Amino acid sequence: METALRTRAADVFGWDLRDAQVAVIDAVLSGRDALALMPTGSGKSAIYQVAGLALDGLVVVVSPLVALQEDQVVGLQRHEDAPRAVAVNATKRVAEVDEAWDAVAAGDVRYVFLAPEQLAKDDVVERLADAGVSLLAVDEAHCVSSWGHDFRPAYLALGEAAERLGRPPIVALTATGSAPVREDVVERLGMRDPLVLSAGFDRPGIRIEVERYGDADQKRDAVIEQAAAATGTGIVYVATRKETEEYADALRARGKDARPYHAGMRVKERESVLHAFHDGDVDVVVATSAFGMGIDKPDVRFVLHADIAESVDAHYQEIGRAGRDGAPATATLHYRSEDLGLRRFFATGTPKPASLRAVFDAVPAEGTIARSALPDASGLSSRTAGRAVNTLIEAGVLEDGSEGVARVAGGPTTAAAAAKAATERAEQREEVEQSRIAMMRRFAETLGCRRQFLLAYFGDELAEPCGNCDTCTSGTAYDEAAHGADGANDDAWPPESAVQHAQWGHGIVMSTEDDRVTVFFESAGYKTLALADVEERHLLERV
DNA sequence: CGTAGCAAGGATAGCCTTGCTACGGTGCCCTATT
Repeated sequence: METALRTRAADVFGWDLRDAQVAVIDAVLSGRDALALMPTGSGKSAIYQVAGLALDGLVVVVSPLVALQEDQVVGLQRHEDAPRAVAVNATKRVAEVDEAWDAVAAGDVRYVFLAPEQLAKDDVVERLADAGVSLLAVDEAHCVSSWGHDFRPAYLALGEAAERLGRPPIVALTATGSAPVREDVVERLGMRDPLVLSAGFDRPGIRIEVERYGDADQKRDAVIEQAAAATGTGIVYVATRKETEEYADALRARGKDARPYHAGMRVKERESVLHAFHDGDVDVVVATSAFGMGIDKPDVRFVLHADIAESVDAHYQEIGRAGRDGAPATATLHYRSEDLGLRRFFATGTPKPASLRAVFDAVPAEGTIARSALPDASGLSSRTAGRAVNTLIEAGVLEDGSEGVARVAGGPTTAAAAAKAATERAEQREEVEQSRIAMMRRFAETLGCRRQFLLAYFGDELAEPCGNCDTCTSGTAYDEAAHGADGANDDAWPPESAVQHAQWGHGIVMSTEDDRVTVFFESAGYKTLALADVEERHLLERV
């Protein structure tokens, strides 16, 4: 990077950039796409902010939450010499949005923050394209993978939106980066030969624990006991909204200032919890997964899971909110195998063939139908119709254009064929989701070092057991490590290497332990194969 | 997939089991009412 830009970054924002940030900035300034995997608080936003100093056109930043957009704008405008930033979303008054667009058209704005849904609107894309976009930044890019497929399909349309914006370089930023998530993000955004930079996932200061229970009441008591006895601020993650209230009540009865947090609460209430949490005015926040993005409190001392997370990615993200100041912190998963049931339920998203057929039939053979008209036209609830149409789109049967939903030219022409194609696609996706839950189960049940497991999941190797997790303390981690050292054949299937399997197709090696190898297949998710089988029957081929 | 909550049924005074049903997370956006 030019010294001039470094100097300006320091002058305008007061930053002294680190190598990883510089590498990503250099890549995008030279026109290359980039995927940056960096922990929260490590200055991911500095990347597009500093790049913006060197670029002429707009920096469009896709951000999943309106609240985050506002934070970013405020953060930027705090620097006197920073270029102007605006956020465009539905909470703004019409006059305010108009003024922002005028400023964009006049060239007075450098950064535009918006949710992916905004880029589904023609007028938004046109205004941006007319002004000239020189960089598209996708913040919290793991949302593309975790939310795009059903919850917020606009995430899947970002690649197309990039084309319509004149295909500026794309920089995707996230703190979650297992191989499958990375691949999904790169593919869905249509990134071309991106620079992939992964920086520092290990958090040695966090003690990692798993406590196992057969009985639900015992687990509940243990969670309350641990949270009540802990010092400092902490988070208790639960699976349902109801539990946030129940645990918070129980902890208040134990003298803790505990507050629930979930997406069903009023905005004001949520904000009040967030502020109290950041200011250190509460002891414990009991929350669903809604409590997460945008949280950056350095001195969180414990993160407890009263219910297991849906994936290792989510678990690591959640426990990573502890101990950001580097001081010791504790992350304990209170585990019952039955708790996986709810996660399995959430992961079952394949619509019924009848729903798929009804939605397909509601789409005219020529022309389009508005998304909003589909529930009525198909006779389905809006949620069912929404899931079905998303599945049909993902299967390539339908497409979602600016005028509405249409059939894909050359695609299936009968409802039966359309439903079949969509069902296959959805079942494949579901299998992948279920396998991610299975990996979470393996984490919870492993006798090996928890940290070695987690880092291996993210493609990093930790040579020795960490010494700061429950299995290291109990000693089983060392037994496993010693055992593995005998027969393990790391050399043949190194992590991250690409392989081919006759049935499951292309895959990436995640880890080799003891006598087995775990591979992630795009078509089937995580699979663990016996090394003996792999050798004898030539199950895998390096590609 | 697992569980809370309820009603019905059974054995026997206030209780237990069995079986069914409903429910469970994440957030944009835009429109119609308060």
